[in-house]
Amino acid sequence: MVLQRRLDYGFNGYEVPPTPRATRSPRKSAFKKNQISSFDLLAAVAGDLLLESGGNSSSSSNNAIGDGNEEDQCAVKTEPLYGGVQKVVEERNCDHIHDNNAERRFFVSEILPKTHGMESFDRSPPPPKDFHFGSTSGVTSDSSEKLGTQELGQSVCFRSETNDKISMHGRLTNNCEPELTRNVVAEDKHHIGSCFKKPIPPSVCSDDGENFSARYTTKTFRSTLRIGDRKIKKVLASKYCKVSSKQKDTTVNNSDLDLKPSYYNKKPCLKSLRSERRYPIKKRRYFDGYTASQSEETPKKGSGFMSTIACQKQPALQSRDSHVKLGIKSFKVPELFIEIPETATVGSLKRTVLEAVTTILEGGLRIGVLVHGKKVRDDSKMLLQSGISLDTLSDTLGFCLEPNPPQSTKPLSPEDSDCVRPFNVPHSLTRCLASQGKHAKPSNSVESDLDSKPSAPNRAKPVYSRALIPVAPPLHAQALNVVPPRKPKRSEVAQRRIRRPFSVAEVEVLVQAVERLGTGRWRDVKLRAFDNAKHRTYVDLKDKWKTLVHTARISPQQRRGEPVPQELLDRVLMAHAYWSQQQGKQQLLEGPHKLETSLGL
DNA sequence: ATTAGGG
DNA sequence: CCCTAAT
Repeated sequence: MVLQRRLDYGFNGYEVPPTPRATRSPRKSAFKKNQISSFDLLAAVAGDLLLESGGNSSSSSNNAIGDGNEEDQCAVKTEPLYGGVQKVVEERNCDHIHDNNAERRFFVSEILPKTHGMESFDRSPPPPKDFHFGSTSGVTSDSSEKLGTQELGQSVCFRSETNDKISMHGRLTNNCEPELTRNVVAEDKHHIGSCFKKPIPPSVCSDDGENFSARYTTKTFRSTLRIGDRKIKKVLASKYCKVSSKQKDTTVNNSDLDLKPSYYNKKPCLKSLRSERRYPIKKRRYFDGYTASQSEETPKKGSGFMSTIACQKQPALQSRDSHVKLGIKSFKVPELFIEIPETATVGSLKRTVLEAVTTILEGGLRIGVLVHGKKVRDDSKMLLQSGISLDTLSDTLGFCLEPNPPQSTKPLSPEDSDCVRPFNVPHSLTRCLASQGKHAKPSNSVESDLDSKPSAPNRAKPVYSRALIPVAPPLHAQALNVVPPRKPKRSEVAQRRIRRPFSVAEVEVLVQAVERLGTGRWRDVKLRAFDNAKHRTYVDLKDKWKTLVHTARISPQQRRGEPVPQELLDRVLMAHAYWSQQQGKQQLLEGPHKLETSLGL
């Protein structure tokens, strides 16, 4: 039987090229650099992990999540906000912005905190003037359409797909001041845009819902927000703490900008935030264990935005088949660096911000999943395997928005706006600082983000990239600053994969592939024999081969795990010997037939 | 991105 | 499997 299989190889003779490495794809050292950096959208996420049967006020539609299906299906359901108390906050338009971008609105599903969660919110006085962030700041479903058009010009609206509510509603400032007194940018370094800060009309706050909203908003900005008994720790604000000193210098009178003092109250909070933030930075983490050295001092700017999610679990119901229900509070774009000349108008600033945001959204978004602050990249991994389960503790799970690799980075055309662009110079691309990596080291120079990004077709792992934000060029060349990208640390992003022992069948396939391809072409082996096995990388295959060789050399008694047929091990040794020899011979033009011969094939 | 090896 | 230096 076994022999039979051997003879059944689907190939006649080996196909090894004279030079095994010849087929290797050319290496590009600059490869990495050419990757388009992604603009990481930070989104505040908060929610609950609930057992489906937990009896929480969840509707049936939530069942989609973790529905026992292998596919990472994630259905987010939106629910009516707090008994429909949400209101539309109308703002007066000072500057009409073009509606081109209406179609590119950013929709984010929002998950609402359970009612009980609301009650636990701190009732501290709402800071009336702050960027609205939070579910309640949203708009009712009815008004959503309207928002899309007219209001869009001024606000960045993140709505749930169902339009039930707005997950995030960032308002561009209403500031109608004719001129931009000082560098608004500097002023708002903390924020995506200074424009986002705006006092909320008292009237709108009268409603309970609004009040709550305000509070909630505040809380959100602060590091912690309470839902039930749990705190949600926000990691997103890290950037706020990292205001570039450079900008600080340029900052002038705040009063000019009509910024409210309250705005600065944030600061202290941010600090606390930082301390609370916990990022695993150690090399290894296991999904079920969290060995993190908390380096508070490095509020790592995670890729994209991250926020931990408070999760509630119902102990009694924990089981393997438990579904994970999670609520995503909202998404936000926390870090957006924009450079704009002081002479620019407020209107242009608004547009610039809008463009920046829409540009990012144009490419589409992906959702990154983070567990313990580490990005889970393996889509095939089950939630349970990723540590996303009922056992998951709060602030373990997070999501981040990631822009898709811009297929076509197209700066918005000037026609996009009716506003007069201060400069007719083509937009320069300013890198949107992605919050990847912990430290911003302004040592790097700008990289050409526009370089086409080579995309490996078979690459299972997506490439994260930063988005580009077209902005009006500064008057002075010197003024052009690009925030250097922080190199993401893999350790922060990756989790140890679950162990998946090779089956005999896999070994068989591997051996077969190596027999004909050799031991130095793992990529080819992968493509040829394991192309559909997402969890097997060429490194895995190489490692497996290594262990196979070892296994074949040791006595059967010392072997562990699923026993590999001796026949296979023999072939392993054979092929290994052969290819080792080939390698030793360097570039001998020996064809595969030699191995074939030696193997008696 | 891949390879090659050590851990 | 992970981590990394070298390609």
